Amino acid sequence: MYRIGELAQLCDVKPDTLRFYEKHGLLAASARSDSGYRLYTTADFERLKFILRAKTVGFTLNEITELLSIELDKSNWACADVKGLVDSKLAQVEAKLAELVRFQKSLAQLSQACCGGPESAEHCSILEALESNSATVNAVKEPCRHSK
Amino acid sequence: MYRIGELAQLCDVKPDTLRFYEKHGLLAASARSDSGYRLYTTADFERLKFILRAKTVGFTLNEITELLSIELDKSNWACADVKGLVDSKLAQVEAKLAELVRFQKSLAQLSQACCGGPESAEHCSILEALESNSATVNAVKEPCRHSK
DNA sequence: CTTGACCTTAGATTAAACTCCAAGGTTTAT
DNA sequence: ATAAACCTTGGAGTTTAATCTAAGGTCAAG
Repeated sequence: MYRIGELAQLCDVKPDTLRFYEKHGLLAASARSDSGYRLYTTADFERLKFILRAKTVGFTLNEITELLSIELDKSNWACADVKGLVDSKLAQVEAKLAELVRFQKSLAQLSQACCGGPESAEHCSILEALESNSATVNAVKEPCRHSK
Repeated sequence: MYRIGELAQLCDVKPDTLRFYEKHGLLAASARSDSGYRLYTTADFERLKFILRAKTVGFTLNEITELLSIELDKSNWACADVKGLVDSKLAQVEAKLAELVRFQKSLAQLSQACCGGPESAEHCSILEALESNSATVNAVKEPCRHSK
């Protein structure tokens, strides 16, 4: 049996995080000591590791709650259900990825167009792109024009 | 002069959003009518478009506040300052992108390993990967073994 | 027998960007 | 003159995943 601080240290999380997981139904200590301290079993430890692994692949705590309820009652769920969760997460991740790629391209273009020098920003092509219509944000025409 | 609902409609945002921007110092109406209605000028409209464009390239409202303060006082800032903001945003976006690519790879591998069929999840390779050590989450070995 | 490290609870706070609500005043059209 | 559509304010709620605080109880060592 581990006390909260022990389990936390084993898994590199804080005791607060474990209390938070308990409050949100992800992981409750299997027992309490006479004085009310949480006592965690090896099974609790495994459950925590499941949670942390699911986090490393991008699931939110709510999604992990669903995964855990399947995990505890596997025979009443189909592979299709589990794969469905993974695939819908994958779709979410890919949507976010597409957005970030758009950001990345726009920012890279803005960055390239700007001289980045100590000259006044009065003719900064980044600011000019943000001032003009949004097509221009994605296709900066001219570098900063600093009169010599 | 536009009333809040007019400007909102022009820029495809909600009046609430404009009030929110005002409260957070991004955009205040230049005037008020006798009865207290917000009245926005063409300059306000341009400022709003600046904000919305900056959002499309990934800046947060706090970052946009910085950009706006430079925009209003260009001559006291250098291109280097502006490019610095863009480059640091770009670095953030790329870091997040790298994380999402890791998620995407792990999820795609999990998805591939699972048969996705109507069989019981008792031998689901996704759940098995989450139960075992994290190295395995990133390299699922076996497809779901459903005994025939 | 007291110090320090640990544990308990409930509740507040953080970041981000809105969105919604209530209770009321204004404008416009019929 | 009244209904519909619009506006005002302040404040609460949403989402995510903790993190922090206060006020206090417990345990092991010296």
